[in-house]
Amino acid sequence: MLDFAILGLLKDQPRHGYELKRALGDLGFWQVSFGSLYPALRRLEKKGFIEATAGEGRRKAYRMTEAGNEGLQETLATADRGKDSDRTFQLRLAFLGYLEPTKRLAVLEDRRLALHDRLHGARRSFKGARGASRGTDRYRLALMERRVRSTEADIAWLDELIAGERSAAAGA
Amino acid sequence: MLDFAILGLLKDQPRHGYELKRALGDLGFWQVSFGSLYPALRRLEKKGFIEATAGEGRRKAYRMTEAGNEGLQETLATADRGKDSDRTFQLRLAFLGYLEPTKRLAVLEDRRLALHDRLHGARRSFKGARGASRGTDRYRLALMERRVRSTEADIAWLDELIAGERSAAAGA
DNA sequence: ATATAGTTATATCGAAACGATATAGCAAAG
DNA sequence: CTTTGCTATATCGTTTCGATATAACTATAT
Repeated sequence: MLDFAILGLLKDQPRHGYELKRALGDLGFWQVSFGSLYPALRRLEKKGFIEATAGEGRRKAYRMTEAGNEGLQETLATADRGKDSDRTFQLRLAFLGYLEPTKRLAVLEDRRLALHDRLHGARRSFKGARGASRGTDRYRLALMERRVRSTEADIAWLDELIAGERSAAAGA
Repeated sequence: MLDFAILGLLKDQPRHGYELKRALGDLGFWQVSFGSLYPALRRLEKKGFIEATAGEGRRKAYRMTEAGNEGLQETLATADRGKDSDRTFQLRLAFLGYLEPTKRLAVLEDRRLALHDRLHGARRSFKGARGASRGTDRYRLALMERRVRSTEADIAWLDELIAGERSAAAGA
């Protein structure tokens, strides 16, 4: 997962470790620690997906290799999109521009299905808890309601994205 | 964090491992794995916060001890509420009913402040990216917009909860 | 001039969490 | 009667986390 993120960020340009951490944080949904980042860089180096080159001062600039690009493409295209975690989906979306345009819509629609499943589950447990005689604690009830609402909002947001994707596909 | 969750769930009633996993999942925002759960139970046993008793068949029912209850109270009351992660806040909220009523409002208001900070950050980067000449990729832009919207929605939801808390406090 | 504090940067450590999987009892379905 | 599926405890290897060490450079203050 982190490996995927690093490859995505190195696709455009070489970056050094600290910069990768910042760029990942700037995506908004994940603050990686160095304790995750540096081991991940070692892993990717060992697989031959990235290589370190000398940068300014003691910086090491990491560049993606051709093998790395293939790895990124493969992860983007395959990898059980239906059961992406929220974070994995966000990551996938951040790099969706690197995926062939014709394959992008399927990713969004897989996500839509998964969110629908979640919505049904969330509604069921919310209604169940609200109806129970010996009532659920009001804070837990609030949590359940939040889950329903935020899933609905996510689906609405995703629908806008899907609409945009369709018109982009029609335009091309 | 997981320790906190387990203690919270054992406050009401003893439960065995599998049941704890299910109960945690039922809260809606966290699917714990056995690889996390069982080591956590060992930790809590070693600290004397819980104790295993024989249940039906080969089940072990874990019961919270008095020390465990004190530990739970302490975590509920203190622990740098301002920088709770999303998940930690949800957990804290799920067990907020176990905290003294007079201290509950402060937890919610700390959270409100944190969400406001997040909102400002999210708005700034969204506007910055939308305004940039060499425009950000449309998918990343969508992610930023989602972050703004969902933070706004969270604040609105939290405000309802705070209003409810105030009227509950007034009623008592 | 030269301490002092802050920022950038790489790195490592121990603890915690994750995901997959092994094992086994027990109940219902075929 | 046996295979399938659910409940249940447990462990293994890998990844991630959070805190911290180290060091160089940069700006500010005394």
